[in-house]
Amino acid sequence: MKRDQSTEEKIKAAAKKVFMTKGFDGCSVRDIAKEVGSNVALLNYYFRSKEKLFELIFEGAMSDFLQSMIAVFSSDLTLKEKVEQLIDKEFSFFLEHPELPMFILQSLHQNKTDAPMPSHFLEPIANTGIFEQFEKAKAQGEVRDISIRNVTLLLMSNVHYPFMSKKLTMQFHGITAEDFDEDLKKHKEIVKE
Amino acid sequence: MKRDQSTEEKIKAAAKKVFMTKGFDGCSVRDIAKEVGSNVALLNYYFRSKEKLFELIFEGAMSDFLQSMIAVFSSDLTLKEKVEQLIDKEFSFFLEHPELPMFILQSLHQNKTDAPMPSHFLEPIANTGIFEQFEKAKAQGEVRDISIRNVTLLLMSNVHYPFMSKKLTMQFHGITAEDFDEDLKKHKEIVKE
DNA sequence: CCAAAATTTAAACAATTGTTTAATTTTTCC
DNA sequence: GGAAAAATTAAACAATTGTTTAAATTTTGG
Repeated sequence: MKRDQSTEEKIKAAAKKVFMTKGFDGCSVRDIAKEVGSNVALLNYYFRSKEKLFELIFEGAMSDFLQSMIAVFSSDLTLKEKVEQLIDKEFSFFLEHPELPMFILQSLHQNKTDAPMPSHFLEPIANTGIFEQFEKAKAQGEVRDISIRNVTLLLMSNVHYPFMSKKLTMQFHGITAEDFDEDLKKHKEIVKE
Repeated sequence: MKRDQSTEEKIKAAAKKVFMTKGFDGCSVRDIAKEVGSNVALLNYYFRSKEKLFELIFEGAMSDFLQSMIAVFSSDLTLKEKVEQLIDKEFSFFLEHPELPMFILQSLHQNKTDAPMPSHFLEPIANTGIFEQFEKAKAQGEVRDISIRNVTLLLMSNVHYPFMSKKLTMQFHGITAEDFDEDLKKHKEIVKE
C-alpha cells in the first residue's frame, strides 16, 4: 500500500522544476531523478514514461495558468474593476511563478502536448459570464468598440511578456535587479482603457 | 577551393529552419542533415559543432530581430511618427518571421547562448539618438512621463507576444489561423493608440 | 513475526546523440 | 590530363537517451 505519500509528490515537484527551467527536450529523466535524489526507474514506476510525466506537469501548469483569471471573473465586480483586479492578480501570481508563461507558450509552440486544450479549462471561464458582461458593457458604451479576443490578446501581451522577456530586457538595457515591472503595471492600468 | 557556394548557405538555411521550429535541444544534427539532404559529417566540416552552428544562427536571428528597429529610429521623423512606423514595420517583419520572437526569448531563457548581447547589436540603436529624442520630447511634454525602458517593454510586449502566443490564443478562443491574423491586424491598430 | 505487497534499487537494453576518422568523389589549377 | 585540394560520404566512436528487467529492500496486514 502507500508507504510514503510524498514520494510521488517529490517526483512531481522535481519534474516541474526541471521541465520548467530546461524544457522537455532540454532535460533527461536522469536530471529529474537526480533532483529527486533517487533512481530513474522510480519515475517510470510512478508515471509510465517521461512523456506521461510531462503531460501531467503541463496540465497542472496550464491549470495554474488559467486559475487566477477565473477567480477574478466570477467575482461580483464591474468590468473595469475586474480588469484592474485581473491585472493585479496576474502580476502577483507571475511574480511567484515567473517561468510559467514561457513554459506554456514554449510547450505549445513545439507541440509538446497534443491535447487541444481540454474544455474543462475553458468552460469555467465561459461559465463566469464574463463574455456576456463584456458585450453588455460594450452595448452601453462603457467600453470602446473592441472584440473580446482583442482585449484578451492585449491583456495577455502586457501581462505575460514581461516575465518572458526578463533576460532579453535586462541585457538590452544593461540592468540587473529591476522592479520596474511594478511601474509597468501602473501604466497598464491606465492604458487598458 | 570553392566548388559550390551554396552548400554552406544551404546548411545555414536548413539549420535556421530546424532550430527555429524545434529549438536547440529539440533537434539532432541528423535532422538538419536530412533537411539539407546530405550527411551529418558535412555540418561539422563547415561548422565545427552543433553548438557553433547554433550560435551562428542565433546571432543572425538576433541581428534580424533588432534590424528593423534601427532603420526606423535613424530616420528623420517625429517621435510619434517613429513609434507608429516602428509598429508597422515590426508587424510586417514578424508576419514574415513569426517564429523569431519565440526563438530569441526561448534561447535566452535557457541560456543557449552565453554571450551577453554583443555591443555591436546595441550601439547602432543608441547611435540613432533615439534616447535623446525621447528625453527631449518628454521634457517638452509631448509624451507623458514614462521611462524609456517602460516604453520599450510596452512596445515589445505588444509586438512580440502576439506572434508567440498564436497557438495558445487559437486554442483559447477556438479560432482558425485566419481569424487570428485578423485579430493581429486589429491589435496593431489598437497598440498604435 | 511472517508472508505478501509495495517500493526502491542496480543493471542492462536498444536506440539515438554529437563527433571523428578515413576513404571516396569532385573540383581546382598548372 | 593529372596531381593537389576541397568537398562529400559512409562508418564507427563513446556517451547519453528513455525504458525495462529482475533483484533487493521496505511496508503492510493478519
